[in-house]
Amino acid sequence: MEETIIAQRRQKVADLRERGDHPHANDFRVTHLAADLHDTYADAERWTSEVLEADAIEVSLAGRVKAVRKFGGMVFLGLVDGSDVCRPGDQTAIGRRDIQAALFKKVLRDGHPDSWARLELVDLGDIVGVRGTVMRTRRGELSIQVSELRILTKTLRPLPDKWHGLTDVAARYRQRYVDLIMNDEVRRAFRTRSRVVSYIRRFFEDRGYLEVETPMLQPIYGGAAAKPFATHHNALDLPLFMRIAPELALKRLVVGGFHRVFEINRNFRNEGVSTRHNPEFTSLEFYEAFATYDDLMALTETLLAGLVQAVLADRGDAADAPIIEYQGVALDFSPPFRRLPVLEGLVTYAGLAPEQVHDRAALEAAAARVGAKVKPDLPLGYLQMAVFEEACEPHLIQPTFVTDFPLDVSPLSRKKDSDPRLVDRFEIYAAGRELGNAFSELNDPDDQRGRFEAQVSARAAGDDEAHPMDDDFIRALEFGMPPTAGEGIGIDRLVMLLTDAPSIRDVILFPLLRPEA
RNA sequence: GGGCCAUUAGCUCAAUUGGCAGAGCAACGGACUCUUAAUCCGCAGGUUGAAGGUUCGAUUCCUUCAUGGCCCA
Repeated sequence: MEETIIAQRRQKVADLRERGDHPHANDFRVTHLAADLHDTYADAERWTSEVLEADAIEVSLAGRVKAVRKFGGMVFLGLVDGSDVCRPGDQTAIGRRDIQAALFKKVLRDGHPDSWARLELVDLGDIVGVRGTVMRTRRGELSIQVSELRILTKTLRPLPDKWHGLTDVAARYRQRYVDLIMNDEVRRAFRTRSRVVSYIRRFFEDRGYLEVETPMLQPIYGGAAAKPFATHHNALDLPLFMRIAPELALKRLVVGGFHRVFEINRNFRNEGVSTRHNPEFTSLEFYEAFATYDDLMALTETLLAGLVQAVLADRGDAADAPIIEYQGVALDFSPPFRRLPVLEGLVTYAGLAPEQVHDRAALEAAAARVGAKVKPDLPLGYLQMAVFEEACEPHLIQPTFVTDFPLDVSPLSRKKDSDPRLVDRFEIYAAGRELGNAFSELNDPDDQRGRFEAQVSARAAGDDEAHPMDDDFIRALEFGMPPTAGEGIGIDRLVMLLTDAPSIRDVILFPLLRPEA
């Protein structure tokens, strides 16, 4: 049947050619977007059908045919263009992308008979251009009274059900183009993603940060606890890894005197796929010399609160407070966010006494109690974090800075001056999920070498997410990195929160899938 | 990796403890000059995800596989 439909449409392509119409014409010029007309002529009191008829405002518009309603002597075409997500000029305004074209046989027969004839060859999904005047129908709908109709792109495949759209999840991801044609809320989510990145870029540029790009292909990977993708450079016969984080490259730039840098780019981690993980994902990382992780908490509060309000404003829900609903829960990003030291979390949520938080036996008992799976002989910090993740994370619904992590799990962070078992580090949580990770950077090269060595030992003991040694990074620190604080924020997870998306695949245009059979 | 669920027309979904595979939308033919999920009449469209098995008979039961979803690891 699909073949039948395609064959029928190929016949229409041939018919178009026969009548001298190019089925993929590119000489139609657009003067207006649908959103322009809605913005300009929305006021039905002022722009009555009489006024519009008298003014006879000429416009040319192009879009995809989403609806055809025929009445013998007249036809309505429901068109959509792209003006809901992108428009020249003011990018802060979301517009309506739908506009109706009205074709009257009586008008076209005298003025442009070809256009009336072409209606026979128009299918749902085709991309057409219409020239005409702005009008308002008897029902009050802003429309274009068409004086010329062109088929600009004749399509071969039928669109999904006009009412139910495309709901099959696999099909939506595999054929995202169809998803985007059919589902306006999907279009809006990806527009929001674009606005979020734009906001972040402006936020850091305004604070004197320099945007940089550092290598995706690295001989030595590092900067996070994760498994990399391995690849190979043929000409140099060089094994390479896709980066798991830009951290070590960005800190080399701080050594070089780029004291405020940020990068928004892709990371790659060779891990499973889930509603919260895609093997390639986008992160923001930024580094500021002469700052501490305390400063970054304040910066993060400002960034996220402003971002939430910008997103609310962009979708037309301007609000006084930066409160956004995620999966039915209102998240309040009004500063200051809650601070929760890791060890305090163990006391509050894992039932440990304050004097037990460094006690292996007590931690192991707590791990068993809360259902955290731990291997024997783990360094104490791993044990603490395993208990923390199981017992505390589900409670971190409102934005929370989890602070002062164990040193064992923080090979790149500065030791706390007050307690060398801990580091000056925080993670920002919301909706029970980690959104970002930050610390005062370790800039003592000897300490850093020792931490790498501990990581290498952990790797030898079977931790395949432990860091490899990076001698050049040590050398860079030996040239002196100023006291610095740095942070990474997962853009995809942030956009999930801001678009109320339950799955990371809803905020990645083309998520990784198995190839089609 | 494990458990559960799903896969039927282009799309969205039905199909009685195993008994003729259906509807709406889209398509196709027709009527219709203000509809907006237009309406009305007519017509057509299927290797029921794949392979195998049980059975007189399988969309339905069993096995394996594929793809996806949810939960767990």
